[in-house]
Amino acid sequence: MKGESIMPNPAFFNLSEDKRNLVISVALEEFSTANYDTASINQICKKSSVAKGSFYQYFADKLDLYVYIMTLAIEKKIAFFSNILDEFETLTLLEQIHLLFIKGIEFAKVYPQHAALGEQFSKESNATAKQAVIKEGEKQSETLFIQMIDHAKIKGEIDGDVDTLALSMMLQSLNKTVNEYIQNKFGDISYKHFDEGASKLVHSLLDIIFNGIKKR
Amino acid sequence: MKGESIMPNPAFFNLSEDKRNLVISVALEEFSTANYDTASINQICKKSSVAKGSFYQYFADKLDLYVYIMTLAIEKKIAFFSNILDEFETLTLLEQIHLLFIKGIEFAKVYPQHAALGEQFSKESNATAKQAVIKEGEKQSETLFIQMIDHAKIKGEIDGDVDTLALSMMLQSLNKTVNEYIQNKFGDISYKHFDEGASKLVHSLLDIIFNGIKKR
DNA sequence: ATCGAATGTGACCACCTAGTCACATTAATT
DNA sequence: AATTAATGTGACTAGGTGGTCACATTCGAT
Repeated sequence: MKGESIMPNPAFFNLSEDKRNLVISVALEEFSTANYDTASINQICKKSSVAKGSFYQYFADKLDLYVYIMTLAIEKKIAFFSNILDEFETLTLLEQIHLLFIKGIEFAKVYPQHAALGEQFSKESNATAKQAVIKEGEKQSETLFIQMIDHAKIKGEIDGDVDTLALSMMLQSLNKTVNEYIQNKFGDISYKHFDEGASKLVHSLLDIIFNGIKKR
Repeated sequence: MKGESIMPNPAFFNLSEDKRNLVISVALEEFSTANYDTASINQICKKSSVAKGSFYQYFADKLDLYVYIMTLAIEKKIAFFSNILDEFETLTLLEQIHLLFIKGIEFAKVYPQHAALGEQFSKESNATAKQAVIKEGEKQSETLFIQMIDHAKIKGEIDGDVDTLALSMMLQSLNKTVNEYIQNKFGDISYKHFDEGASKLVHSLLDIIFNGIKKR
């Protein structure tokens, strides 16, 4: 937890901002379209007009770059979500979850590249790369859901007999699925019906979770 | 849909059954531990004591082998599930889904390698490989869920206002998540509490879906 | 203007990959 | 036994990978 983890070598930060951003942007594109092993340092160097030797003066190795890019993306996502946590206290669980889901979809709309990177990461099969990123501080959104559920139980919003872990798992699973779905459905097509389609889907899902499907 | 897709070259089927099974087993292991691009034909040849030249007399290329292995795995899974569809008529939707989920978990227990291959495939980022397998006839379990839901609506088991697509999506998502969870949780550890743990989880999830979480 | 440190560079290394092919070996047929 | 067909084999090609390093260039301070 010390401040020793600025990850890239200082030389990287001595670069002009433009150059730095170019490298980051190119690396982001590479890692969001290919998995860790398939992503190519050579390609990143070519596309950002950086000599191989220079690159290795900025980053210790491939993993160093990957962790750095992932960290930036995670920071961006956290920043994007940070403001909604303030108003959380005033909302019901239903509203909280709805907000989280919609905000996630919006994030993918505003930063499609970052969203794609996240999806790629969740499918990453290189254990070393995955491990390194998680160690560097991936926020466990699981604990957030659990807190929300416990809170809602105390407030009497939901049935106290509900299996908290199962519900938390369910919400995580759905969140991921919804994002994948939206990305695949509206990723290339126009954004015309983006919002309404997404909102309707989330509404339907939450309706099922809160009211159940049994005929009453 | 003609019978022209026996995929490997006839020479492969002229091999002794032992040799054939060895190749299949080694390839299964390779593709279930590495993604398509990372998986190595060289390794498969070495581990199954087949010369490179021989291998390419059996299979046209890497994709040919991959599609063949995936097809075998899919067939195995279909066979594993085939008997339960008979008794489906007599069951309620809750029982049907429960059975499907538990059967899926059992499949992973009996054929862990095949289950791992399936998980690997769902994470596959090589579009060509994914496409080729899907074209070769991946069963859309989505349609099965939709049929089940529609049927349950007609029988009056569940609320007719429920969003069928959303519910189907939800079931697919949960099915996948449960399998991943079980595999990661009990994959290496003892099978002591496997069944009860799995059953309890599925029960909790279905309880949420059918009854909702709202306090009543 | 001179020196020294920091940085840019691309040829190069060792190692991997998928796929090929001329040749050796074996099996089957005449 | 001789001929032909089928099959086994591994060196080889062309191309990729991550990473290194001796050298060229630039920059900053004396």
